[in-house]
Amino acid sequence: MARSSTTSDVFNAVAEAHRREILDTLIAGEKAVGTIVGDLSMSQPQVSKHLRVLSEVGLVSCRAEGRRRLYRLEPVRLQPFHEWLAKYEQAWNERLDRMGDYLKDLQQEGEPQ
Amino acid sequence: MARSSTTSDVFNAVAEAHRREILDTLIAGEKAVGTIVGDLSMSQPQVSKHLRVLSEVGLVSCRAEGRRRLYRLEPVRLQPFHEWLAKYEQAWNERLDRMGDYLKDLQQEGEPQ
DNA sequence: TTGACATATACCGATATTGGAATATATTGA
DNA sequence: TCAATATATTCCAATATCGGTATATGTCAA
Repeated sequence: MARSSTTSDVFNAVAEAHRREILDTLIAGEKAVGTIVGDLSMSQPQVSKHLRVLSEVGLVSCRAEGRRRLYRLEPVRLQPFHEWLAKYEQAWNERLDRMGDYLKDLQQEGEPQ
Repeated sequence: MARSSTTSDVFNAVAEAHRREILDTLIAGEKAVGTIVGDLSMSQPQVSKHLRVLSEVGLVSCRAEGRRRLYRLEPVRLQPFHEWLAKYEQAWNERLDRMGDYLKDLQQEGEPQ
């Protein structure tokens, strides 16, 4: 059989470097598609397609203004990442503690000299 | 032409749900491949292949013990995520502030009544 | 209504990725 | 040395994904 993953979750949406660039440029604030196309160097369809993916997972929202579409970051949707990372904080800290102990040991081995 | 992204960065490595499961199960501590295969329900080659990807981006490290390979989480390698998320913290907080102001406004509109 | 502008969509070819099955490569113990 | 165990690797088919080109859709202005 074949693959299982889809673009339809936040982790996949963010896995694409170009999509991360788009998110990055939106930190500055709401932008029209054309502005994004200008800021990054990507083709218009390319940007539109990536925006669609980002939009589907809720990472950006869209508002029409005349014939332009203004896209905006929805940082709240980054919560899954925060939650996911939080699970690893503990493991992380434990490793750092062990590292600290190790360094301390090294130091103590050196001192008696 | 074609695609540009590869599995060779942390974001892509983590984009796969199965790989996240593997990472999750390693929070408990070092585990042999067979143990992982047993804990999650994945085939042995499947696990080995995912471990390879995770290993290539440094999210796990490996240690041989007899004929078994013990894999261990390397939470330090999640730093790129932390850094990436940090950039959005500000936007996040601003949104929350605006939300707060909005709620305050709503409240004030109600009060005079 | 027509034409220009802004964006979205459809279609396509190239390529990446996944999982399965089979097999290769250790390593241990008899 | 040989069989058993543990893991990695190879080969394969199915399919997802990306970017490009062309085109559709929608909106404004004259």
